[in-house]
Amino acid sequence: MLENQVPTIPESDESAYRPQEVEAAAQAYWTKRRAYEVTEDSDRPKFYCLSMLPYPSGALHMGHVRNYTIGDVISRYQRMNGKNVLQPMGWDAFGLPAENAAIKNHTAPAKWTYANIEHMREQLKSLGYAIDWSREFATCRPDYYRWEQLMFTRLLKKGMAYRKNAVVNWDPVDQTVLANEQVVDGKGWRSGAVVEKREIPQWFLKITDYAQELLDGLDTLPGWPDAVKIMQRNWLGRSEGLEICFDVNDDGAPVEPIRVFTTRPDTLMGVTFLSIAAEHPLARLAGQSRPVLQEFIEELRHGGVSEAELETQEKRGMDTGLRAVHPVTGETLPVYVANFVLMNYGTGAVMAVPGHDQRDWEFAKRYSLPIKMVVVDRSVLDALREIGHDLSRGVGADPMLAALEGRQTDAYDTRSAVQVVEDFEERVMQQCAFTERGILVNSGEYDGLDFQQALDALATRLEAEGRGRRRVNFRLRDWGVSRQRYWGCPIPVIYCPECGTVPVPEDQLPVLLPEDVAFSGVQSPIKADPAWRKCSCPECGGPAERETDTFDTFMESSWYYARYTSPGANGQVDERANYWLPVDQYVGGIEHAIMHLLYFRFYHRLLRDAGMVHSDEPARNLLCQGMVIADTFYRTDADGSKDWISPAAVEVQRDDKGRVVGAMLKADGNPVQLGGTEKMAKSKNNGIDPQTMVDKYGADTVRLFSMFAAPPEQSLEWSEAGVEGMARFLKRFWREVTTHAANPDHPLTDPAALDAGQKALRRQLHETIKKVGDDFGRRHAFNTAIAALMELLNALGKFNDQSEQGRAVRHEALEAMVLLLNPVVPHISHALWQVLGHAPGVLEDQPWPQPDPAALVRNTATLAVQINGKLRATIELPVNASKDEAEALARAQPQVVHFLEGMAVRKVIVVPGKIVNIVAG
RNA sequence: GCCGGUGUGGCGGAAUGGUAGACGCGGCGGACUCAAAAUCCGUUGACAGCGAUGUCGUGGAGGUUCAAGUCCUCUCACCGGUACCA
Repeated sequence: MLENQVPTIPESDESAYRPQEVEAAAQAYWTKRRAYEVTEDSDRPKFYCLSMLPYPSGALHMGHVRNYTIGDVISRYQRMNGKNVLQPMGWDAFGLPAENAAIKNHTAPAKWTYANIEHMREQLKSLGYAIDWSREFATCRPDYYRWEQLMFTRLLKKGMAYRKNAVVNWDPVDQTVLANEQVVDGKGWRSGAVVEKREIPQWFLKITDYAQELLDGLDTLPGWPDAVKIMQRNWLGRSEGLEICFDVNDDGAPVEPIRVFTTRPDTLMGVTFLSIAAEHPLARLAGQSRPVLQEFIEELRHGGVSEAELETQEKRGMDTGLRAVHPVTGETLPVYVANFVLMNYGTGAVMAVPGHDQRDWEFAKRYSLPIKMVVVDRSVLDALREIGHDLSRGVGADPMLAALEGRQTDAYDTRSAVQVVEDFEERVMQQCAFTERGILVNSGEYDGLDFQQALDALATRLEAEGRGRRRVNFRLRDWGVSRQRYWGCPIPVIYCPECGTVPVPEDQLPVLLPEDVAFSGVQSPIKADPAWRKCSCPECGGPAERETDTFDTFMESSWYYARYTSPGANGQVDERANYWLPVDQYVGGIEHAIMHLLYFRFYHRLLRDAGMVHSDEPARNLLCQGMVIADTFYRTDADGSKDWISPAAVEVQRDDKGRVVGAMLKADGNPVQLGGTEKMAKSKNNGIDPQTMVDKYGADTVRLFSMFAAPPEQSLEWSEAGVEGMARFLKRFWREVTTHAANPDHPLTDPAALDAGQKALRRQLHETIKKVGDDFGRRHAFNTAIAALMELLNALGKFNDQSEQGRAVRHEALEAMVLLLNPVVPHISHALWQVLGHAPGVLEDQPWPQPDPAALVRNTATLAVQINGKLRATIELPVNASKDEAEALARAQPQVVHFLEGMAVRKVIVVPGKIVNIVAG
């Protein structure tokens, strides 16, 4: 047997595309020239392009690559359009994962975090982003967080920060507070114990003071996606209605009244009971004397506090024994504890109108509580009028059917009107609540009123009696910023037995978080360390204790954008902030649509009201990119659990039509199961390491694929075959440019003298220039811009014209392509620009190509010819042809004549330059 | 549960009410090669037809329009968020 031949090394090709060399050279050049460091003193208009800062989780993932490539493309494009572009980078360095990693790896969270930052910075650099690294910071450093501590103490003095009790997840075994993420199916993720709700004192910022402004501000943001604005609007949840007071007695003895807020005061006469949260003070009071109720309330303490968990629970309740008095009728109403009433929303109590609220309806059915119909729709109202029912007379609290008695055997049409009323009442009593607005019935003096009239009448009455008032309510709650964790910014507050709560004086800031600690995970090292806690009161000098909670990490990510503008400032920001802000383009994941982006908008207003910035909104334009997903593969173990296999270790198998029919593990050649396409995650082992891809194909190829495979807002499916396609494109581009440059070029002297083929190519070039500019600058449709450039390269490949003019047109096209591709693949562009005979330079300082209007001129247009909306032919005619000419030519087409045989033409629609539609039958 | 989004060939996607499937991947055929890889050329929605061509086709059901992937109503599936993951 012959030995396998050693593959012959291909003769060294001087002109081959070697991404590693190209990229190293470009990056070295940029670093040496400090090409992307910027200052504010510039004549050019500024452009602040910001990508959401990464959490230093350990290694860059594809989501980062996608996010930062989008930001980089926009940054480079804007700079080529003459802007002074700032693109910064930093680290959102506090957070829960560091604590988890610390437990797992027996290291300190700080050490783990700093090591991750070092590694990830190198990875980011290998991707060649045009970042001003001189502004980099990590939020876990005292010279960053000291300023948010300062801001907090000032907010505390202004009354914008306050402390109150709030509910948390409590793990009774580990004796610790759990994040919602750490509660799985109502149980602690480590201990497995059923989680309990527990109230502890926590710090809050009064974001609700800004609720109206945050709502109104959305209308000033045309550059934000509608989906984000709608979600924020719904989250803020402004509603108008009445706050109503119900007197309450406990076995006849009066107790604290119950306040409820309702957006449907028109249904007040339909209230048949009240529901209160388990944490409501009256529920506790009632529980004290009623063991069964107390037990029920205890039971409701089981489980986590997340809204998703609470809202999907089975609706349960229990009579408290308390009795409320209806403020209008004086009727006695039972008061129930109900698990769907949230103490932290509104007043923790709701009036129940089962006839007109679906949740109340279901609750009433379950606990056999009365249902009262007090609002009817237009058809029922008409039916009532037909019967002769005089709404102004009122039907009082009597059931409506009783009021109709004796009329049911009347004439047929009256009978049917009665039927309408009966059917409606039957529906409300038996099927579901009627939740639309309508006209009041069974409401005594309010019968016949519509929603607004009823609201006005009841508001006037209740306000006069002191039992209610008109109110605007927001769903938004104040921002709880306390976390019972170690790896966060210490809350700068001291508790003194004599002076109470005292903010740490400004000259004693920052309150430092010790970094060199042993961390077991059971308790925060600063909570466990009495020495850290102990201090003297800044006011009386007596012994006092520090707050040991730390800030929510959203606190750091709410103002980092401002800090980038003012590196080294002796203050949270300085005057430079007003040069750069607001951010011109913000880029980040859609998962931040509500919380981060709302805190971000709120904090900007705090900075504004502290006089530090002069704008109202932090970012003009927002782009939310989709997730990065990949195929999953698995094998089922003997015990039935799934063993996830990395896509990199698998080869897919296809049938003869190219459909995927299976997959096998490369290592053993045996089949594996297809698990579908999912978000890249450790749990499914389907993450693709960007570094591996960069090492294998080069950063430009990875960047190009990230931008080509999907529009930025949609999810992007990683496909190594697709990546190879991008590598092929860059290789062809390289070859096209180097081959062309081997011959001396010729300037294009007279574009008008070109032949038809040359003109056609030049037109395509300038159409591409126009499209790419629009796609990059306005639409952010990077994928279609790249597709247009691929088409142009395909056309160049077929353009074999070696005449002087032909080479001149090709030269113009290749030069433009290098510049147009530069934002996406800056390294290869940097190299090819020199191949085309230019001195090395920062390509972003080259002007962005502009289309030549003369090259875009077309003489003829192709129109589609439709018959009844279906395409039957196409016609070619001069662009300035009249509608009549277009119609005549269309009707002369053989296909058209054939199809119209035996049909009468009813109408012809001509859209010049686009379509002729003949309507016939 | 509630709020928001998405759904188009074998796959990723294109089409800003006006010729559905650009571009890329995959497949098929060919060139080059002793051979393979790489590269290049051609072809590729389904069905019927030798073909010209025809019919069908954008998750499902209705509707508006001369014209609907695109607008409206309902519905299904999946994804994101749901206040302590970031």
